[in-house]
Amino acid sequence: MAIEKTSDILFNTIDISIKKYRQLVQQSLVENDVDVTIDQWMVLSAFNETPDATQQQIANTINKDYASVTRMIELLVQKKLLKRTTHNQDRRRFNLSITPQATTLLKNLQPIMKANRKTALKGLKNNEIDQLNDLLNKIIANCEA
Amino acid sequence: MAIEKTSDILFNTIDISIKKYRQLVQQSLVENDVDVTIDQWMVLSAFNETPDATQQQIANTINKDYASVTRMIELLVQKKLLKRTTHNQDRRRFNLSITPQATTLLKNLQPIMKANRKTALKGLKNNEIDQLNDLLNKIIANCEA
DNA sequence: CGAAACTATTTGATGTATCAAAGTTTCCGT
DNA sequence: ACGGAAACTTTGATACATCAAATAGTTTCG
Repeated sequence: MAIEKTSDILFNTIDISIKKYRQLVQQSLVENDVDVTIDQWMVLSAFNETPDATQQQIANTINKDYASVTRMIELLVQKKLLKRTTHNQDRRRFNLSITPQATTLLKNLQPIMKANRKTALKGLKNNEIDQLNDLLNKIIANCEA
Repeated sequence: MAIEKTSDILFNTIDISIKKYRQLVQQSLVENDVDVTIDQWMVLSAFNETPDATQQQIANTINKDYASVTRMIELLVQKKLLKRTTHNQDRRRFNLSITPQATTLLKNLQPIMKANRKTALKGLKNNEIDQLNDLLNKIIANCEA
């Protein structure tokens, strides 16, 4: 049956779509001589929006493993895009703040990222985007149950 | 605007949905004491359907990098699920064939994988699944353009 | 107070993603 | 037959995914 077949390949389609989008974004970063990965950008972006977040909160925001976040932060500190200082109230954690350099970077990337989304969603109606989001959220809920 | 926001998070939603689905599948593999990863299963499955395929064809079928496929095949050979013999016609490549053990594995996994898809798609109508597929394919096309 | 439970983070191990470069082997045009 | 283009695959390097276990600091409560 046709629908059987579509179900079979749907997850493949989802997989490809996110890969292609990541490629598109990564390509735009390279073209603009930005030496961060998409994932690193996500970390920076999350810290920008919630400056006093713990690493776990960041990880949850961008849907990544704590371990991955730890390692990405390490790279961002090396790149001088994040600054790590001791946390007075809780010595298990650190104060992590984005550097002025990172602030500039984020500002420059904002229109680029917006353009990427626009490119990827060209021709899709608003209600289709909403629908896509809703259906995927159903799948997510199903997988978590 | 609401739609702006939805666009912003859509790719996040896509990302999460594929991750959750992979978790669901991986979990089912562990529960059934199957010592292969989803990706390794995809490779085996592809070889099963196209026994005389080149590695590149396999890679294209499952949408993975040639390099990744090379390494996954190496692991599958170690696990005795794939057999590698020299190719008489073309010495650049190998004859890769799934072992009887792999055939059994694939047969056992078939209902499990089907159940996983059913679980993940519970409550979605056939036309919604089709729609999802179509919309994602549009995004893929946009990213490739 | 002090042990147990909990929280935040790191580390280790294994696997995949991605791009670039290299290694072979085959094919094709002259 | 020869040289270069093309094809199939591997290797290297770096980064992220995932799960489990280890660290280290904090809180709770008897």
